[in-house]
Amino acid sequence: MKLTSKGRYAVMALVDLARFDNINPVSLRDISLRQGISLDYLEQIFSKLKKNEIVKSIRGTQGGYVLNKNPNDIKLTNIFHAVDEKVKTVQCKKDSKKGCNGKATKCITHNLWDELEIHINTFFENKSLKDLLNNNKETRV
Amino acid sequence: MKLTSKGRYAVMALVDLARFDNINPVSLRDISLRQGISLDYLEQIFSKLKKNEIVKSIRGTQGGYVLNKNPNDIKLTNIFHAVDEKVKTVQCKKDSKKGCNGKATKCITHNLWDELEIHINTFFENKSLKDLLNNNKETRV
DNA sequence: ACATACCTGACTAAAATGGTCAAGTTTAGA
DNA sequence: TCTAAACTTGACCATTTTAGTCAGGTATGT
Repeated sequence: MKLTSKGRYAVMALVDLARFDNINPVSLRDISLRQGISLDYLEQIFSKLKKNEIVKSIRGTQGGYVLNKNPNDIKLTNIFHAVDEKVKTVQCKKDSKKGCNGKATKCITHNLWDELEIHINTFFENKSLKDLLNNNKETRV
Repeated sequence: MKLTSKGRYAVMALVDLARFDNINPVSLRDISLRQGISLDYLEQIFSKLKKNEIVKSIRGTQGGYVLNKNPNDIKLTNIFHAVDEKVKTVQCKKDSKKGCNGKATKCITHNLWDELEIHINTFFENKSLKDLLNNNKETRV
């Protein structure tokens, strides 16, 4: 399973973006400064977010990024998927060749990991950007 | 977050062990062959499982490992903890110095990761070796 | 005594992580 | 029209983690 800085940064940046994009697009430079994330790294992340139509970009001076959807419609699962942050617990499925340690049958813990995957994904699917925004009203920076 | 082969192997090996240790201790060699896990790697893993009193070892010929507890009392959370498979989603807490990207305040997604951690750990705490054994009766290898 | 099996620690190739660097292209505004 | 701000793309890289291997032990049932 992977769940690393990239995923965290993506969520942090999007929360930041959701807060400030009311009128103007938000530049990565601003997000970088506010959230303490490397600008170059943010660019990589936003490139993926754009490909997955989570944000839109506006080029040129005064340009920046804008959310492409309602914060309520951006689920965490979408974000993680966009930045390749996979909640994968088993490799068994992908290539049938060496599936489950090369055995023909499912490995004995196969069902477990499937269950876990569902458990975690459920959490992500029920959590939207909107939820995070509300969650932070009281502890506003 | 980390959840890698080491954790998977540990669970697989323990399920295997739980199945076969009715009379005699089970050698790592047997587990290695049945589960397709490197013997040397298994030894590293079992060293940790032993330190955490999840298994007992019997040396010498016909030796091997035996569960140290009832399968019902061995929760997944114990296993993962034993092999250092931490479900950590934030580094913010540990060192107060560079907590949450060096800011004094909690990062805006802090609560989220806390929630997620609890969500996953709950899953692991409610799952025992016994559950996995039952789960596999029908699809016995 | 000797084969089996546990025990320990050092070592390592390959992959992932968390970036940096360089060289663009686009466009608003002076 | 010039220019600076901002997006865009792709190559590159140091460090850490992963998933082991290897080499030597030590203990013990037969």
